[in-house]
Order: sequence, then structure tokens, then C-alpha cells
Amino acid sequence: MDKYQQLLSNVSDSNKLPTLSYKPGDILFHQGVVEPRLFWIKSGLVKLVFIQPDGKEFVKAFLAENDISGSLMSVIFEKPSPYQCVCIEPCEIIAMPYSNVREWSEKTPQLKDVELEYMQQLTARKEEREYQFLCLTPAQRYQSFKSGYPHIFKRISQAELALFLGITPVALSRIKTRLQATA
Amino acid sequence: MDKYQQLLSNVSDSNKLPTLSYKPGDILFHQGVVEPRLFWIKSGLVKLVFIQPDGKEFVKAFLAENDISGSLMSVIFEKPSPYQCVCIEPCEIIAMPYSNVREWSEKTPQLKDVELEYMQQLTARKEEREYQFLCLTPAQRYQSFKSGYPHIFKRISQAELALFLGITPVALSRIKTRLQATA
DNA sequence: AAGGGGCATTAACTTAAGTTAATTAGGGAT
DNA sequence: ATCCCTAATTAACTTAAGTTAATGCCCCTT
Repeated sequence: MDKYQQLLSNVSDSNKLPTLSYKPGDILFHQGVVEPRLFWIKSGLVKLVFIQPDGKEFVKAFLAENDISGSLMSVIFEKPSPYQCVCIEPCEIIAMPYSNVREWSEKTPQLKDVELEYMQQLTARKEEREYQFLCLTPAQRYQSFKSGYPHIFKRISQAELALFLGITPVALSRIKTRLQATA
Repeated sequence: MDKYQQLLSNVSDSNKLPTLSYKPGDILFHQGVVEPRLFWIKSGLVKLVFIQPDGKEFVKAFLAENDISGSLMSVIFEKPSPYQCVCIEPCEIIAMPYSNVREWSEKTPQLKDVELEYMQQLTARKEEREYQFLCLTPAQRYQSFKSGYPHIFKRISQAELALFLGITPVALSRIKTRLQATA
């Protein structure tokens, strides 16, 4: 258990926050609504999804056990979340108001470092994703995800993966056949 | 001057860091090399560029006066920078070793909040860019940049903008004619 | 005024993704 | 075993981006 997990554990214990159960398809928080809680995923798998006005879907991220889900815009800036969070697998989750985390972190200043460190790791992951969109082809992004996140890859549908890669499910199917022809 | 600028000002004053001058084309830091300094841009314009093995270029970001340039991977994780920083305009810049910033921030703990806040703003910008790559077409990204960053838009070549949007200069030229035909 | 250099535009062609719809393959459930 | 539902594949067609190269435009220099 890393330092941020430890912080969250302290917060949830001291506030006696319950563990909640969700089913696949359940929505942890909605798009367009302010959601000031962080969702600590104890087990299961969720996705963050943008729904466009025309109904098109895009997947921002997959988050699994030990990850923290939430909307930066909502949690930090108190704006409506630009995306929603949907369960893919049954999940055990502890929902923690960010105000509780902040209080805890004010009382124990050394935890600011933990918070900062968490933000840095998050930023590093975003840098990687930015790089991949900018510099890699969809086929390269597919291969990178497959080899880099095999534990997630196994648990999601091909359609969900396509919408994460920024292409259509049809395009991903074609990419797979093209890759097999080469290899 | 915001709080982060104030922090940087304190650091550069107390370490008597000089202001450096650069010409267009000068490289602030190289790709593949560890660069532990932050570059506080007092005036001018720079770009962050990925150079691919095959020679292809992609622009990660444009940074102008009052922005801070640097490589997260290098500054925080002490890894070689995955991109280089090239001046587009003549620049006045203060280069500050991140160790100085850290020391200063250790001495005055309330500045941790400033650091955290800066990371949050940085993350918010990265979220926006991720959203645009995932959900918008190149044409929409072009329009968004043009209206969202007019002060940068005016100062860069169309080719540089194209490489920032993740397309070729030829494609951007075609997009412009297509947009004019519609409007 | 004439030439050059650097960009942007246009053209011609190739490649790949979007769209829509039909087909196929698998996995429960009855 | 059959049916049904879902997801993946394939097909046919449209649209747009990549690539390479030629052309046009503008500004600067001499």
C-alpha cells in the first residue's frame, strides 16, 4: 500500500465511510453534475466516458482496484464534471468527500507532499496519453495499450477499447486483421 | 502576478539567477537529456517538440511570457526529457534549478499549496488537450485553438500549428479552405 | 527590377478511418 | 438442441488525412 492509499485509508477510517457495492452499468457520477467526492476503488473496474451531444461516446480512462476515480474539474474547481463514471465490473468502492481529504491534509502538513506526489503521477500518465495521441498511429496505440496494460486489456470489450483509443470499433477490428497479416 | 510567479520571483532573487537571452532556433534543452531546471519565460515564445526516430516532428505545446517551461519527467523524476524546447521568438528567460525551488518550498511550507495549485492548473490544461484529441476532429481542434489562444495563434507558422494539432501542414491548409467554403 | 528563400496552397494519388448495414461467432437461457 | 442476444467481423462506400511534388505568393536582399 503506497502513501496515497495510506492517506485515503486514514480519511475513510476516521470518517467511518462505508464501502459501497455497484453493479456493471451503474453510474458512480454523472456528466454535467458537480461531484465533490473521490471514489476509491477497492475492487472492480470502471470507465470514464464523455457523451457528446450527438450521442457519440468516448472513453477517457479505465480505472481498477486501488485506483482513485473522480472528476478533477468537480473536485478541485467545483465545476460540473465533463464526463461520467460507469461501472464495467461489479465494484466495491469507498466514496470520500474531498473536503474530508483536505481537512485531514491540513491537520498533517506532511501529507501535502503525498497529495503533490499523487498529482505528479497523475500528470505523468496524462503526458503519456498526450504523447500517444500526438505521435502514434491508432495501430501503435492499440499495441501499446495491449502490452502496457494487459490486466485491463483482458477485462474490457473491444468496442470500449476502440473508444478509448479514439477510433471506432470497426476501425479497431480492421487494425487487428492488418496487424496479423504483417506479423 | 499570481502566487506561483511570486514563488519563482523569490527563488530567482534569493539565488541571484541571471536573465538569459535566446534567439529564434536556440534550444533551451534537448530531447534525451536530463534537464533539472525550470525555465521561467519573461518574454518571447517557445515550443516543446518531439522528434521521432524517422525525423517526424510533433509539437507538444507553445509557451509564452509568464509561462514556465521544463520537462516534468526530468524535473520530477530525473529522467531524460522526451522532448526538446526550441525558441520561436527572441526570449528573455530565467533558468532555475528545481532543487532551489524545492529548498525554498521546504523552508516555507505554505508554498506547498502554491506548488500543488500549479500542478492542478497544469493538469486541467492537459485534461483539455486530452479531451480535444479524443473527442474533436482536426478541424474542430483548429477552430478551438484559434479562438482560445489568439495571442499564440498570431505568432506561430501554420506548419507549427498543424504539428501541434497532430496533422500535417498540408492537411491544415485543406481544412482552412473547407471551413471557408462552409462559412 | 530581378532573383532567392521560405511558406502556404494546390494537385494527384495512396492509405486508412467513418458510416451503415449485413453476416458471423459465442454464450447463456429455456 | 434451439433460440436469442450481444459483440466482432466483413463488406461497400464515402470522406479525409498522408505523401510527394509542383506551383504560387510574399518578403527580403542585392
